[in-house]
Amino acid sequence: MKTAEKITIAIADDHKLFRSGIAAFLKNIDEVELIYEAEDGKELVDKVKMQQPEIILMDLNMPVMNGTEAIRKIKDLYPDVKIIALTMYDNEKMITNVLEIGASGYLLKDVEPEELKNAIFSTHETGYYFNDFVNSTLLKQLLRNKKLDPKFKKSFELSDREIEVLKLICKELTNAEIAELLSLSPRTVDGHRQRLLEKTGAKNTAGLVMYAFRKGYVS
Amino acid sequence: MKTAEKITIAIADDHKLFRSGIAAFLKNIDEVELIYEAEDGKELVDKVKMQQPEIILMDLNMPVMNGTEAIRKIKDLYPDVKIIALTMYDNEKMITNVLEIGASGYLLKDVEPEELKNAIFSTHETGYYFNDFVNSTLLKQLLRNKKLDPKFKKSFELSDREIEVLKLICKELTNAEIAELLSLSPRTVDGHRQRLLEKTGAKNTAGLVMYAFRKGYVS
DNA sequence: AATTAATTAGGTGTTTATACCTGTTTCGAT
DNA sequence: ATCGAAACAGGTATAAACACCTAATTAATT
Repeated sequence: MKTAEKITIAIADDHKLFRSGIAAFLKNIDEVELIYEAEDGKELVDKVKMQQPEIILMDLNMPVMNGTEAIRKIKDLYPDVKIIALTMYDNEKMITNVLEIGASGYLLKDVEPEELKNAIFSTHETGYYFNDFVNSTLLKQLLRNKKLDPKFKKSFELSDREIEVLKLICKELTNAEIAELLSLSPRTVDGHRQRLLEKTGAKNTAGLVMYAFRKGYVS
Repeated sequence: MKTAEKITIAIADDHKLFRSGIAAFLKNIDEVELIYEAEDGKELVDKVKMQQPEIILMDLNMPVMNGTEAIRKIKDLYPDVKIIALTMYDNEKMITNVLEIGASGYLLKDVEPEELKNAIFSTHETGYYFNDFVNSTLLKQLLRNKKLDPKFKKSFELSDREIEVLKLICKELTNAEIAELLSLSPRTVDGHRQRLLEKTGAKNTAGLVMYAFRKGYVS
């Protein structure tokens, strides 16, 4: 029997203890091998450039470079690397967003270890892993949008500028203050804010901040 | 050599993998023994009633009963049980609040394992553990309040009603909607909102939601 | 008995956010 | 070359939030 057939895995999470929790669990699974860990998206991307694992377990809320950005970058460079997203929150838009940009699965951090194991094997064999809760979310989206086109629907994806404005809103700045900071007209910021409300489905500022938090734009 | 002298420890955290990360780490320390884990505050309180550990490692953000409530309850029933708070966020008010209600230490979840070990031993021997970052926070508070009276200062503690209103604000309700829901005058809700802004130091709704998030009132 | 804090609620006014409308420019994709 | 999306920006209007004021009632504390 060869040992060379092990599934190579990398972890990206800014919490060392959480990483070691996963590491300890993976050590008990003969078929997999943890090849490295990373503390943030940037470190992960650097390491992936050196060596590509087959599967990445990626926290979505990280400093320096958050999970979604890291997924984009890695899938762009190495489309074959499978990525399983890990997050604290079961946000509907986040699920579709992350899957759309190329993640193979979406798990909550309070996942049962056994399910994590299933997710790894399923992703390795079939290329994806959708649990019931992700399936039901996708179904909901499907029913809502009728057509969920080939590349999914990405009307809810925030632009860079919108994200920038959103972050400043979370920092308690008013439109006028944001406008000055970014050298824009207050009317423009207002426009960005309108689109943020539309895209996120939030009703007001409170909703925007909640969204930003769950998305990991702020922490 | 006896093994009976081990420091008994309990963990409360809703993330199984994070718990097992800590558990794996504790296993490597001869002087401590993990006697049980809990998924939320309620489960922890129930278990503590059966058997009291010497030290509890407590996540502050948990469903069912959050960490601060659990600390209150446990310190009320068993003042000798030492509690080290674990959290994702380094919120100033949260630190003073948690220490005030009886926690022995405050650590961020991205703590180095070595520091966690120090915290456990220090707490066991001296009754508390303050790292630099907590110390500087307390110092700031001290300078700000001049007198940090025996029971600390609790002017920033939110009342039950205020917390109730805060949660509804996070649910994107307007003052008018909150008023109707709670059968109050919109003016009253406005008053609560004002005091929330004062106590939390937030400048606007966005700040209130951020505060609620970091405090663990919403997730 | 007196003080304090919490909860309730009113008045008044300003600032900010939200909801519509309109338009231009730029850029990349079909 | 046309299309659509993103960023930009103006107008106008209403709704909501924010600021600062006062004050009655109740419960708990000293």
